[in-house]
Amino acid sequence: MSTSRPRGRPRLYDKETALTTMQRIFWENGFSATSLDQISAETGINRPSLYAAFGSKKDMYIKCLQHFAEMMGKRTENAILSEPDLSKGLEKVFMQAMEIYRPEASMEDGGPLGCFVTCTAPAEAGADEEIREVLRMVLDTIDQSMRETVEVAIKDKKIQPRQSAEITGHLLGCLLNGLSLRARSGTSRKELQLTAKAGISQILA
Amino acid sequence: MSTSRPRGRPRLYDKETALTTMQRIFWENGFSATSLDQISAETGINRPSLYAAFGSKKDMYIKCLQHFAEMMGKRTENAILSEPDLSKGLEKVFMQAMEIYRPEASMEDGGPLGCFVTCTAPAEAGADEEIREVLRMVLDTIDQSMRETVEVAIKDKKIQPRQSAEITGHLLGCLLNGLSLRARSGTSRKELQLTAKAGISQILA
DNA sequence: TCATTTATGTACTGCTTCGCATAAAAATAT
DNA sequence: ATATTTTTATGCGAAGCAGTACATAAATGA
Repeated sequence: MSTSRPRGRPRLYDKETALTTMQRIFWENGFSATSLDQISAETGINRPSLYAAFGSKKDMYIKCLQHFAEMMGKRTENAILSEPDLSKGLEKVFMQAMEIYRPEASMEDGGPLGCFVTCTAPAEAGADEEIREVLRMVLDTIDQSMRETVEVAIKDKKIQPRQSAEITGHLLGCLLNGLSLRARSGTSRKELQLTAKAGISQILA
Repeated sequence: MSTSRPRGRPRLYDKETALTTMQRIFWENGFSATSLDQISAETGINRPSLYAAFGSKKDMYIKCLQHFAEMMGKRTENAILSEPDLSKGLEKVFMQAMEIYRPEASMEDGGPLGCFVTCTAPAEAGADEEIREVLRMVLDTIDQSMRETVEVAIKDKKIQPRQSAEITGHLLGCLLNGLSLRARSGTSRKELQLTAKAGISQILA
């Protein structure tokens, strides 16, 4: 049976919880400035156990990147599906993103600022081909989902953007990346939301 | 006299050259993944001399960030001043930036990818308030210069954007940031240029 | 010539880092 | 009960790190 417990000693920790915790640490400090001792301390898992479960430090980081990207992808899909109007749907996607990028109106606490992937991976991507590849894939996925959404709306005669669906997807992706960066630098959520709405309306028309 | 040589033993190296070299190293590897031994080796300057001239590792990094930002600022100003037409001027600004962000058509060599500031500082900005402050300032300067350029064009009746000059500045800034990120991930210069041109025309109309 | 000033070179310190080797513990299978 | 399997715990080890002390070198001022 798939529900029968596995053979050896059971884990003391939950893998998903551990992943979320180490994601938060990488998110705040970046890859290189994060130590495994820190992760070990905050998850309560010894380093050998971390290695056994997640591999090397870089393996852990990449798993966290993918974990984050999947979460954002699901949220985006849900937001789009819940709103028949493209413009409203996109606004919802961006508003949700801003809630994550800029957790609290007042800074300090509430989680790290900005997008985990676009704020921490680029620093490593210059020298590490594998991380650059992950970054490329994540950016591509964002643009593609934007593009597909736009394509559907065009086909349904909901909008008539002046640029192609592909370009429009890139522009929306760039806007999201720019907002992430500004969130990281401390721009307030309110201002990010304002820029997001204006940007969406400007890009779609 | 200001041209008279200073009192003690003269430096064996050129400060500006050294700064450019360490900027390239930080640009490629990010702050935390760069070691002073690496900087010492590639500049040919011993660590004690580095400390004497530039301060701590973080001091060096911040000096490099400002060095880069000043260079980009001057290039932008020149490009704007050399083109009376706003749209052409902005295109020139972006094309120049893409030459730096994506040095060669074929990857490998020709310098690190993406914008030095927006690709390396965000990783540290999560935990380091001082670096976050520098990042915020650089982003603000970009947006402000875009905004001022747009304001002049509006006053001269050259354009009539649907958004305010302030918002338009933010949108152009976000576009530039997004392009920097994509350059870092390996997107070709040609594709970046295409997106840049489409984005400018979309944002200004 | 000799003191003063600045830069260089060597070497060191104290600390942190990642990854692993080894043994103990906790579960199941037979 | 005993063997097997998996996780946990301790702790090592070799390397790398940032920053500095100290002696030496190269210039100027008087």
